[in-house]
Amino acid sequence: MTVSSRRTPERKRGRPTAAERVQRRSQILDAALAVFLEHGFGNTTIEQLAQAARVSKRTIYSYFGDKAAVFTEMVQRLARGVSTEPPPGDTLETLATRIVTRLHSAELIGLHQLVIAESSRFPELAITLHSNGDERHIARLAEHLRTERGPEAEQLAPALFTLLLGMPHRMRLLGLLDPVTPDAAEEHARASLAALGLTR
Amino acid sequence: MTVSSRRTPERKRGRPTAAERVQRRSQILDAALAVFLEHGFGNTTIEQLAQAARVSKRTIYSYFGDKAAVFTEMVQRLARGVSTEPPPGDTLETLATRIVTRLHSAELIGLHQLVIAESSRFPELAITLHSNGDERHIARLAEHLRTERGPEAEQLAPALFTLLLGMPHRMRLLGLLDPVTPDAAEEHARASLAALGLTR
DNA sequence: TCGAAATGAGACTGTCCAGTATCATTGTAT
DNA sequence: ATACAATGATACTGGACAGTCTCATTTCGA
Repeated sequence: MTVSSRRTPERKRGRPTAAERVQRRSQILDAALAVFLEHGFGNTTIEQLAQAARVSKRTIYSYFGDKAAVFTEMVQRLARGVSTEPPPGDTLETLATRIVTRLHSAELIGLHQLVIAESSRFPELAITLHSNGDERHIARLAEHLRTERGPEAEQLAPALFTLLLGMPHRMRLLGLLDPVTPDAAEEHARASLAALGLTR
Repeated sequence: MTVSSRRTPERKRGRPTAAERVQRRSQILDAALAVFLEHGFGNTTIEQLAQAARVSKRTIYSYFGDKAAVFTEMVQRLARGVSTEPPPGDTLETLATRIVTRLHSAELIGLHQLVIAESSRFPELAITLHSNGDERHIARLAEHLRTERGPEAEQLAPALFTLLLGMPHRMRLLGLLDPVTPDAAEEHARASLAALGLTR
């Protein structure tokens, strides 16, 4: 009975290797994403972040300084990753469908909820999210519209983007809807294009 | 120097008249709206609510029980009031303009930010807001579309509503935009109708 | 007139938590 | 081999705040 009562599987102690250190920051941010999405910024404690990342409070403070810094870095990393996927060779229709799917994903909806909730405390995050997300999506739509539907169609890009969000997105922000299925996303994209008279 | 050092103008003490009691609940909710809009639910203290309503903590507890109850009552009262204004005799264009103006107002944007932020803790508020707000607006748009643009146009109501929100609404939720001017609202409404081919 | 209702003022309690400090421990880097 | 960097575990501190309680005050209502 000397060694029996181990509660939690203890975390590795001591100085980590250089490789481990590199990995660590991102490991903490990954965990932070999950926890913040579940509890929101205000209701998340550093201790929760530490446990989720299998790391001690101390390490989080030494890497990030405070809770706000973890949050901003987490959001900014995710926002940057929003549009890293270059379009392979897709048409306006498939691009539209991908945008619908992406923007209704649990991850992006949660991210928006977080940033909206904290927009007065962290205004720069809202800017980052908008520049790296919406604006790039609209720019891509504009390009496809121009090349596939003619130069006049380009100006419809913001309206098309808005329609791709649509009521489902609004309801998802309010927590009133589950993620859309791929089929529904494709159907919604088609209907949006049709509403603007953009069908071939 | 006996009576000199009054800090805050003291609130009236003692048992209130019947009339005062009636007025009191609504007075507290009015104050709560302002404070919650400014600080959010989590960062608002009961003491702040009390001071804003010129009432003591004790009174708030005796009227509402706890902070969450103040919040839910405040939101529900406001949501109910969202669509109390019956349309006088207006056209699709003026209805659309009014919707744009209303939905971009500081009050409704703030309310949405609050409800989105707290949607997991208070899911019923999201439902209330959606039913009393969006759904009624869409229903009215549908009616005008049917009578003014023909029966086929009715199905465009959700798309039209979405366009009336548009990017400006999204940006306002993120705190990236100031309220729209009346002129801009009218212009935006016109453009939305045009995009769907709904101009006469 | 007078008891009791309703309140203001504010002290008090218990809890939660951010952030810091301490000490032991592990392993890196040299 | 060994100094020390980085960490885990955990205790601690200070502040904030929800909710309760006490006591004095005012005024209602009978």
